[in-house]
Amino acid sequence: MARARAQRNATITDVAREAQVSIKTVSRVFNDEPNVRPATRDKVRAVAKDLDYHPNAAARSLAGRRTHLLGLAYGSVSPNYVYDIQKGAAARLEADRYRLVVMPFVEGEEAPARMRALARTSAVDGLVLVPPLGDDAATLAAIEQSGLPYVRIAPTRGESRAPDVSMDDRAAVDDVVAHLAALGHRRIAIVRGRPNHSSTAIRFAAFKESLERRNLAYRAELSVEGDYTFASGLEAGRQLLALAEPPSAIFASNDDMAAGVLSAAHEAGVAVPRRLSIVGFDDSTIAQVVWPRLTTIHQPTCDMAHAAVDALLALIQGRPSPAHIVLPHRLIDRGSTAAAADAAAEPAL
Amino acid sequence: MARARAQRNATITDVAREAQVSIKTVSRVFNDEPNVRPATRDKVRAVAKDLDYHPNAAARSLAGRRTHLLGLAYGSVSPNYVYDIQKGAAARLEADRYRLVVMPFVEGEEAPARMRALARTSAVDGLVLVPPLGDDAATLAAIEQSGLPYVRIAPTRGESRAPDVSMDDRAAVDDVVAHLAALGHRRIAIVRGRPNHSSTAIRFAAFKESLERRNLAYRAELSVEGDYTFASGLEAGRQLLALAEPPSAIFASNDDMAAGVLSAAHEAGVAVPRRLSIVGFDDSTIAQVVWPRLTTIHQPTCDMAHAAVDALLALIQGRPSPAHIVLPHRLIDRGSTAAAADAAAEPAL
DNA sequence: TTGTACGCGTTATCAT
DNA sequence: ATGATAACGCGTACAA
Repeated sequence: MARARAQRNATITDVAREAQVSIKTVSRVFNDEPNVRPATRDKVRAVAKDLDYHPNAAARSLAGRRTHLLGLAYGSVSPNYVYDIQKGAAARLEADRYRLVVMPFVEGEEAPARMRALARTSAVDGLVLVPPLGDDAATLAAIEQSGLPYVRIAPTRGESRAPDVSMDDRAAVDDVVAHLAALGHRRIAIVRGRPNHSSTAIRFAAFKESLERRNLAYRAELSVEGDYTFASGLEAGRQLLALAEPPSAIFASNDDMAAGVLSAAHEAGVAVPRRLSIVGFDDSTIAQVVWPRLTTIHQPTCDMAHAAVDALLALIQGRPSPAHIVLPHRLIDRGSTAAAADAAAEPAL
Repeated sequence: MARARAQRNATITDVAREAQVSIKTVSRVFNDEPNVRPATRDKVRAVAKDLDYHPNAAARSLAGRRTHLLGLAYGSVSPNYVYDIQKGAAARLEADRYRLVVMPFVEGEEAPARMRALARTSAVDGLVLVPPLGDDAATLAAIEQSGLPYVRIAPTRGESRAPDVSMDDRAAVDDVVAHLAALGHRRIAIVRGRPNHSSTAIRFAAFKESLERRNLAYRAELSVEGDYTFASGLEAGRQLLALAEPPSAIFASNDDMAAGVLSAAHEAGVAVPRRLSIVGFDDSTIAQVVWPRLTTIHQPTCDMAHAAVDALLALIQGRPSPAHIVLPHRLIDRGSTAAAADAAAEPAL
């Protein structure tokens, strides 16, 4: 049989005519609404398939006032993090009913204005804010005011009516310190993250508290600022290892920096973990491709994104959902930590 | 002054009424069409700003028959690659006129059917195909038939009417072999990529030819299959280093695998680059975070994505653009390669 | 359970 | 240079 040249895509009207029902009935069928007799439903589906009918996305958006698009907004974060977030988010987007629009923001760009425009043009139905974007007051205010539904991943600042998904950073950092302390480390350094990421302050404060709790002194010279990049970790590592009295363990606030510290150790000929223990944070893929592999905190990034989209869809569709979701973390002990070399030499307590 | 509660977003009609022109004129202004007097244009813009008018995306799509959305379709590729691609693509999307929809395909999923649906629902204006999706015949056929504009990044198979952006893999591989040969290496191994990626065959064939060209023997036992993952590189490295006569240099078909080989060397206590040289491919971020850093081929991934979007927009907007774009690569000599240890010991030629 | 008629907010056609 | 009016294809009151 000759394939009819499709001059024009079949519309809902065509299906209605062919199936001898009204367009409303076709609409009901395609939106899984009740009150359609099974026979009618089947008939409509059959005709639709025959005509290769697919509802037009734009028309749906216009009439239905929703785009079936979700925006994923993020600023400067590592490739692995973005990848995991997208993977988790995509997993929750049931096949083709919703789609993900990526919106990378370069630092310093006018995020609030773009957010407003986004809402005013009805370009997306909702927004997932990845840190540190979810902590920016101006951006947040713009979105709040626009009325666009949104959820935040791992926010640390700013109260909002929106749901958020996170993990317990404080507890995780305490796990790190506990782990190192148990190995006999007493000179523990920290490489902090980028100053404007609020997670930086959280993790740093938790670090100090955890030390205190174990009667370990916090020393300012063992605290170095980084910016969550590998390069900054490398620099911080060099700095710490050049100290007259270098630390026996270094906690980097994320894996990229931990890998940088590791490279600094390699450079300096410091054996890891024999002479230096290193702990990261995130369990991003980099943690498993360096040598030795990094002991780190597993952050459930994929699951967090999944949960975030879940909450966002609930918000959009008017279903109830928890305001705060906290997902479990865990410390993964790989090869980059070991007992302190000087543990035996030093007098206990 | 009291902020008027925006009951309803301002529409083109509101602007037209307020500016005392027709809606068509407003439309002209917002679409940068000619034939509008400067004075009229200014007036319209002023009113629009006053009313905080933003054209509705859905209405535009419906009436204009284009969504201003570009799909980025990809299968199983590394996080760094995806990240670079998105970054490059986003850079070409002039602020907010076009947006990027990410479409990850899990292996074995019915890509052709989803592509057809995509086209029939007019969900996107065009598609960027990231390898190896652009090499799949069925997927390609589905898109071709649908008439959806698309471009392919680094395709290796299948003729199509669509433009493509790539680099010269063969030449790049030859650069690698030349580099190693110049360092005195004669036992050079290769870790191949995933079998169903056609780049794998290309790079492998080029490798063999390059050896021959230099009168270096190709040895089957020095060719190991991987799948472009770190884990497969690790395994391949173990295998090669366990050989009675291990290679003095290993070329891995991408950086992830090269990093895996490097870890295998660390495990085995083989000094890199003193006893073993390693070369990667791609220059993804992993190349700079392992120790030593990887000598590798810089693949201009960002630029390729940029060029791809450029070509796609040209296609969509009916502008001319080259059918094939080849971007330059270069070998980056970092720390993972050095003169062969046995170069002096072995008789020349 | 099904249908009618209108509205969504734009772009496109064709006239003036 | 500008305008009137018809699509665009679907969702949704409301009626039957």
